[in-house]
Amino acid sequence: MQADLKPPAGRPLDNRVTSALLDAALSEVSEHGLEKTTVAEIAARAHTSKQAIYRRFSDKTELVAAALLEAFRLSVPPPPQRASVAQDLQQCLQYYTALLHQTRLGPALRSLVPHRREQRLVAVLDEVEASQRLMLRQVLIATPFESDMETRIDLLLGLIYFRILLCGIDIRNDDIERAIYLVLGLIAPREPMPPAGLPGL
Amino acid sequence: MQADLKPPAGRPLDNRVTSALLDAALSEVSEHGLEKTTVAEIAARAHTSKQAIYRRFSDKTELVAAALLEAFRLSVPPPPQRASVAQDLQQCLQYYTALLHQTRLGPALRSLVPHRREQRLVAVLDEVEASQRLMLRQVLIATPFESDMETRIDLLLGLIYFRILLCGIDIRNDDIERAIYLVLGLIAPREPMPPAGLPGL
Amino acid sequence: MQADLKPPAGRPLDNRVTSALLDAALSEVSEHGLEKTTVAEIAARAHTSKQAIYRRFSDKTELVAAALLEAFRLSVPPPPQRASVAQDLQQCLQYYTALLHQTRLGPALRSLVPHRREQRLVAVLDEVEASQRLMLRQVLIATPFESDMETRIDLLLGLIYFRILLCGIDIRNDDIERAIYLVLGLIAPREPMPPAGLPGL
Amino acid sequence: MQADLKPPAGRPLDNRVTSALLDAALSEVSEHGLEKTTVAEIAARAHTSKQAIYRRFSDKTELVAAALLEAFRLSVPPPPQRASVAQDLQQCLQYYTALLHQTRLGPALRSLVPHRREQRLVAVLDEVEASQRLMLRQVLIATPFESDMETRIDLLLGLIYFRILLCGIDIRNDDIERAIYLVLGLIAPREPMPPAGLPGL
DNA sequence: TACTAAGCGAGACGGTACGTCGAGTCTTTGG
DNA sequence: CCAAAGACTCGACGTACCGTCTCGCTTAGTA
Repeated sequence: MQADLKPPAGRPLDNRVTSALLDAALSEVSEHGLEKTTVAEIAARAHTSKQAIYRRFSDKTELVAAALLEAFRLSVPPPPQRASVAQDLQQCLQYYTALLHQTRLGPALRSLVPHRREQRLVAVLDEVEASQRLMLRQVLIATPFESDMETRIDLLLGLIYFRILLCGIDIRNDDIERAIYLVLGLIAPREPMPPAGLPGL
Repeated sequence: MQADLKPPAGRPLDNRVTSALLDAALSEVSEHGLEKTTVAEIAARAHTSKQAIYRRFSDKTELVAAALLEAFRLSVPPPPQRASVAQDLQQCLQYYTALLHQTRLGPALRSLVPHRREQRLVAVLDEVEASQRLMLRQVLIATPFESDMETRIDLLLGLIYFRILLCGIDIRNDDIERAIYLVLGLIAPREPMPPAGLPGL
Repeated sequence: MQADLKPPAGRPLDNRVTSALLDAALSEVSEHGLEKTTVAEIAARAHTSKQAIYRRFSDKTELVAAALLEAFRLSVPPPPQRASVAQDLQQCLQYYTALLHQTRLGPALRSLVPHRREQRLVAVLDEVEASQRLMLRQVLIATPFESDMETRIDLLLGLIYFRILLCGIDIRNDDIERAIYLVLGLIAPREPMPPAGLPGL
Repeated sequence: MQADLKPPAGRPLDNRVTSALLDAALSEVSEHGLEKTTVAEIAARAHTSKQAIYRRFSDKTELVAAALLEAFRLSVPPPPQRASVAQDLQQCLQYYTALLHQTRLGPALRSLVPHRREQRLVAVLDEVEASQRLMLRQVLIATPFESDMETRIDLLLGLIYFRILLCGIDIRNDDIERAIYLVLGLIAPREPMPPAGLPGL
């Protein structure tokens, strides 16, 4: 009647090995890209063996997917302040920008964009995107900008992914700011910044 | 006194072979993805030999890059009508959408997005993007929307790349239309379509 | 205090694979010759892979050399009877003749004669020859024919190698017998022997 | 009504090119062995092109065969003095020894020994051997050593081929001398050489 | 405490694709 | 039509990586 009738006899998997593998996988993929990353190299970097990998993951793809998902889930975005839509968006997008730009997640994610035909990797990208979309919805919902909300989200997310993942170039904060003002249909705050700036909505 | 004193001795490369190779490479990559594409298979599909490939391209990556670039250059977008900015943008974006969606270029380009660390492939993506950006600039220049032009372009291109290349999902025409209206800061034409729609602006 | 403190970590080379490779190599070479023998074909015949070969031998040449040496070492000539020098020689030479003629060693050895500039193959031929020379010395030593022993051995070995390896033609037993009598300076048992043998010329 | 109705239209083959090819082939084969010799390299060495080769010879093997045969035919052995069988043999064998040892023929011939399964190369080796055998027969015929003549010839030729082609080692003159005495059934002239040297016996 | 099942690092296993090289043929330009 | 250069097809070479299997060992958790 129990779930775990099997205290699965024998030595259990060592969590330290698992963590080392996920970390090594993330580093390797973010440094060399998915294709040039070698299973043997990941194992070596984690000071373990290929067999330790295949005991945990069905193949290289699964390992990499797990490594990226793990890394993404560990990164918790700051909650919206609910003060100003523009400010909340700015904070949110800057957070994701930094995540893609300054951590190993950026190169790694970019590395597996073209493998959307691999079902296992789709799940990772989908989860990342869904999470970001959810966050943005929380910012926009119940505001005057709720109309065409999904299109606005597409535009903003698209900007980030496009510039960072595809073009691989930096996005400055004022790029984000300008894009937000455009997408929200506000008067863009040209330099000098109007002191009354960023009205509640 | 002449530049080409040397009609470079020996049998010249056969252009028919080169074309067949580029075409075969494009087909293979768009069907199976970059990784699962085999050099031998490309050669076979072009009814030639691996050696013919390596005489022209230093490796598989170079061949694929050339094939995609060739295909993109051969696709000439329709010139803007200069009637209405919104209409021109719509036409332009729909053209690129169709290019990515309905030709072999779409899957192929997506297939090499993650190889931006490969210098040879960067050139392809860069040229494609630069070409599109140029087209959009021609539409927006000398209009009221010239302010923040680059940001508007980023938003629109980002939308397309994001939805098609990364998410792999379709973009309907009204998605594009809505995005254009948002980015131009117009009043989106909600259903029913206002008769005065798409003012010249 | 022990020599082998290191049981060399990891899975050891499988001797069954090694044997299968040596056997397959010997067969292929003896059937098709060294040049027309394919590494892939050897691997296939041994029901294994090319990599298994290159894990053991640095290249095709090394594999073939090992295969021939192995085959030669496994063939043990019968010991001399020490009854009559002529009979012992006959038995010995007939043994080698049969070895070259009726086993896979013959075609195989012939196949690598011209590769004496390959250091690895020289070793094989040298060991074979040294072994035969040693055997013949054991027959001749401490007999009236010890004088000019090396020259006699050269003549007899030369005959076999010349006729079998180079000319590729058979040697009948009475050829051997006649040569032995000549080299030993005996009166060949001709039917009937001319009585007034060998005047000045 | 004529034999050669065809003054074979067009430009005739240039004999200087042919000679250069034969010479280059001989050099290359004697230096690198048959297998490591490249058709392109032969052509380059002869300052011509591969096509010039294939216009004259059906393939590499044929070219090499022709080169060796040419070289062998150009070397005319000195006629026997008919003074003493032993002396004549000595002169004859020394001549062949030198031919194999000090000219490009030696390495080249050795290089194609193992290709006896190639019909075209057999012809070369056969002609060489037949020529040598004929010479030796002329020495031995009509002498007391005519009995077992073929066996004696086999022994002497075998010695040379064995020592030079297979073992690749030198044969000193006294080796030859000793072998001749053994094969002729004479009393070998031990050092010190008896002043009356080489009596007809 | 001793047994036992399973994890551990290391590395060989069969397989597939890579990029290279040589053979023999074909196709240029230039006598 | 020859000569030189070099591209052509074909097939073998030796290498690299994948995912699996096997070695000798260590480490839980049960007996």
